[in-house]
Amino acid sequence: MSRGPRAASARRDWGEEEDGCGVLHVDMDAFFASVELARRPELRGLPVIVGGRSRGVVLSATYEARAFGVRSAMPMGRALGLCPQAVVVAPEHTAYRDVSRAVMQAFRDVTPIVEPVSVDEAFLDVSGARRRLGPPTRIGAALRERIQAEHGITCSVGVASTKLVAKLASTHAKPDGMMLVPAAASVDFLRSLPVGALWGVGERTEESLARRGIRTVAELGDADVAWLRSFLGPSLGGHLHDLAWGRDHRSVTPLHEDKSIGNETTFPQDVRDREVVARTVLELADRCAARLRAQSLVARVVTVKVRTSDFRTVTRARTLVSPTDTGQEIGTVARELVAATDLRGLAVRLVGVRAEQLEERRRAAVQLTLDDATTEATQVVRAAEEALDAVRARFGAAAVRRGSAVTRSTTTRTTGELSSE
DNA sequence: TCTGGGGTCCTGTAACGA
DNA sequence: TCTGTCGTTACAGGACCC
Repeated sequence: MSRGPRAASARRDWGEEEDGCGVLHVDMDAFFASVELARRPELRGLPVIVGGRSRGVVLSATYEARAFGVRSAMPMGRALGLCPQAVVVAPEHTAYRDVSRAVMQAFRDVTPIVEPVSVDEAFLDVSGARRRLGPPTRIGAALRERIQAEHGITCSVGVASTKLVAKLASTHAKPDGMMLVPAAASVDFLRSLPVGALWGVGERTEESLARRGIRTVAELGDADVAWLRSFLGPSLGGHLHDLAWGRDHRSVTPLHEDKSIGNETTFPQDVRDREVVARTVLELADRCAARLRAQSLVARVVTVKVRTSDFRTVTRARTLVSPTDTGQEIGTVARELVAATDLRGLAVRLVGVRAEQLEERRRAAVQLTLDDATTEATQVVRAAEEALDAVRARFGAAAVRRGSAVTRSTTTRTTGELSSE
C-alpha cells in the first residue's frame, strides 16, 4: 500500500501528450485485502482488515475499513478501536504470492523490462512496445482489464516519463484508476505536492524539513542545495533537490540481486528466558540458511537484531572467516552474538537473524582456503541440511526441526541432533 | 495507539595498516 | 622507534520503503 500523501486539491488532468512517457507504475489496490475478497466473495462490501495476531499491525484494509480511518501499519488494537465491526482475516501469504506471480507474468507479456518493487507493484518500461500495442495509456488500460478479469482485483496505473512521477501518478489515480503526467508537466505536477510525497521523505525527514519551513516540493526545489545538504546529509539533500525538479535518471531495471536474507519474529509475550531466545535464534538461522541454499547463495556476514521490552533495538554483526549457507554455522554465530548482547536486564520482544554480503555459492567455493578437515565437516553438515530441505519441500516446513530447537517435552521422542515430527 | 516482517541505503565512528 | 595522517573496512544505528 502506498503511504505517500497526496495533494489535497490534486489535479487529475495534466494533459494527453504521451510522447516520452514510457514508464508505467502499476500498483494493486489494497492488495492483500482484495485477494481475500476474491477468495471469499461473501466479504464484499464489508470493512475487512488483513492482519496478524494480538501484537500485529494492519497489513491491508478494504476501502470500507479505510473510511473509518484504518491504515496499513497501524497497530491492530487501534484499528479495531476505529472500526470495531471490521472482519479481521489472518494473512495467507502463499495466496498473495501466487496472484503476484501471475500478475507479474501478465506484465512480462507486455514488455520484458519489468521491475517488481514488491508483491503488489512494479515498474514497466513500455517504450519499446508502442508500435505493437499502442500508446502507454492503452497498454495500461489493457493491463487493468486483464488483471480484473483474471484475478478479480483492481489496480491503479501511473504513466509518466520517470519512475518517481509514474509512482506518484499511480498513487493519485487510486483506487481503480489511471493517471498520465506528460513529460512537460512533470515539474508542475511535482511542485503541487507536499514534500512527504517524495520517495525518501518519511516521517523524520518531513519533520526536519517542516521545522525549517519547507512543506511542499515547490519550496524544496526553491531551497539552496548546500543548505539542504547541511542538515539532510550530502546524499539525501542533493537527491531530494534533484527529485523536486523532476531529475530522476533511474531506469527500469528487471535484474535484481538480493543483498541480504533475514528472518525475524516478535514473541507473543516478552521473553526473559535466554534459553527460549537462543532456541528461537537457531530456528531463524535454519530458515535463513534454507533460503540461502534455495538461491544457491552463501553469506559472509551474520547479523542479529534484538528488541527489548522498551522497544530499544540492538544489532550485532560478525564477519565469518569463510562464507556459509548452513544453519549450524549461522546459528552458532547468531547465538553467540545474542548471548554477548547487554539487554540491561530487560525481557526480549523480538529477535532476528540476517545473512549479508551474499555471493553465489559456486563462486565462493572456488575461493575457499579452508583446510581439508574443516571443508569436509562443512560438507557433511550441508548435505544433512540439504536432505532436510528436500523433506520440508515434500512434507511442509513443520515436518522437521533441529533437535536443539525443540522444547524438552518433545525431545523425549528423539535421539539425534535432528528430530522429525 | 503501542508499535510486523521483509528489505535497502546512508551515516558516524572505531579500528587498522601503510 | 614513535607519532600523526590518510584511506579503507567493519560495525552499529537509524531512516525509509512496501
